[in-house]
Amino acid sequence: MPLLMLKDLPRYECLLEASREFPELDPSATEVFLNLLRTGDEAFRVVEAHLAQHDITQGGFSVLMALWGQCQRAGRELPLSPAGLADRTGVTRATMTGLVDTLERDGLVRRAPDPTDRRMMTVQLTSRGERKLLKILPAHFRQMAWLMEPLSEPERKTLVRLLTKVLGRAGETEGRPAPATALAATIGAR
Amino acid sequence: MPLLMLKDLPRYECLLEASREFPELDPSATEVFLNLLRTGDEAFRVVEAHLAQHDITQGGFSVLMALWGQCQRAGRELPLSPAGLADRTGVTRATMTGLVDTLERDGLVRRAPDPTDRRMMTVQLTSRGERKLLKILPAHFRQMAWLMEPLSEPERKTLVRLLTKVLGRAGETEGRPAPATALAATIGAR
DNA sequence: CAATTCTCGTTAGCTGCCTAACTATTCGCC
DNA sequence: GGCGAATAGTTAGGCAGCTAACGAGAATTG
Repeated sequence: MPLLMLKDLPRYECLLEASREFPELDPSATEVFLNLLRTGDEAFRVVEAHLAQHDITQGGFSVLMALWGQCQRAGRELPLSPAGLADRTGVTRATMTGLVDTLERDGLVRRAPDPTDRRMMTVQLTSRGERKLLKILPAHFRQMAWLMEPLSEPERKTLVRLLTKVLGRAGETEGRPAPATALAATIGAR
Repeated sequence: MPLLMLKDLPRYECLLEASREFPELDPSATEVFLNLLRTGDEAFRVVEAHLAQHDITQGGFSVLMALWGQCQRAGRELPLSPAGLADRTGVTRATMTGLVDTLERDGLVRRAPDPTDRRMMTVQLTSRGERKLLKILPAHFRQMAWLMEPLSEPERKTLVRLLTKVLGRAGETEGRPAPATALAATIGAR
């Protein structure tokens, strides 16, 4: 998530001071938020850099993983539709078209028309794609393990628990704070 | 961070099972990693959606914040160079050129040549930019507070502490796991 | 059955982000 | 003082993400 976030996170005292000017500013909440985005971004960059060594992007890697997970689960060679891939990876279908284009160009994936529904396509991992994935995965796993090494096992459990709380809140569509303007509120009500 | 990550995080048992096939896979580390990226992404999307209501992107917002923070700290109207902005926001200078282009087009920021060094430019918040920022900030702060509401004050401290540990590890350039191929290792050694 | 409606995949056009190369200017050093 | 090295900003080209609009095909429904 190449997200533009302040690189040097503000110290807590600064947040505290700013909260005097802005009563809406919750210093501890802001601190957590900034740390969360910053850390997520940095972790992302670490694996992104590794994947780049194999000439593959995070997006492409996710598609390969989704396809491969599908294989593993259902015997063998079960292809997926672009729409299914988009849902699983949390990206729009238009974006998935581009990703599959790139992967197909590189020979890691194959497109074929669905025999039963002529609107649909199927996307399938090629053997080249599977080989590439198997070459990447060990180091990828090592990287994640290395990244989390500073955390003890109980700390990991705690971290997951707290993150899950935030994730649950982020997923709520109801009860969000007011979107600031009456116009936005009207439009935003979908 | 529009990052393509699996939307439905794998259950722990699946990770455990996969670790039998891949000894490098550390289930708890992987679980933390996936949760971190997913939660960071979701939190990012929440504020991004809010900023979009004000016709501004996360990138543009970060630039305005950096400029405004500069104002606050140093009396008044202290401009910053594009390079300084790039450093503060963790983006390349080429990217900053584009961001400032957009902000200048929208009249939120003004470029002027530096009088002492003709290579340099200065970027300054316009009054329109400052007004816009002040209009956005209250709801922005409310949003962060709302997002973190499920966490108690001690939980927030804990979360920040654990995230900081991971962030520190991610920042280490030494001792990363082997990049899988000798070629990559040679190149990666910069 | 015909007409509407829905779904799937793609295209077009925008933004943000990157790297690499380029220009202009300043700095360091002999 | 003049020449090479370093630095500031931009440009060019690429990828990934988005929305909106489209055409082809399937499903629903009168």
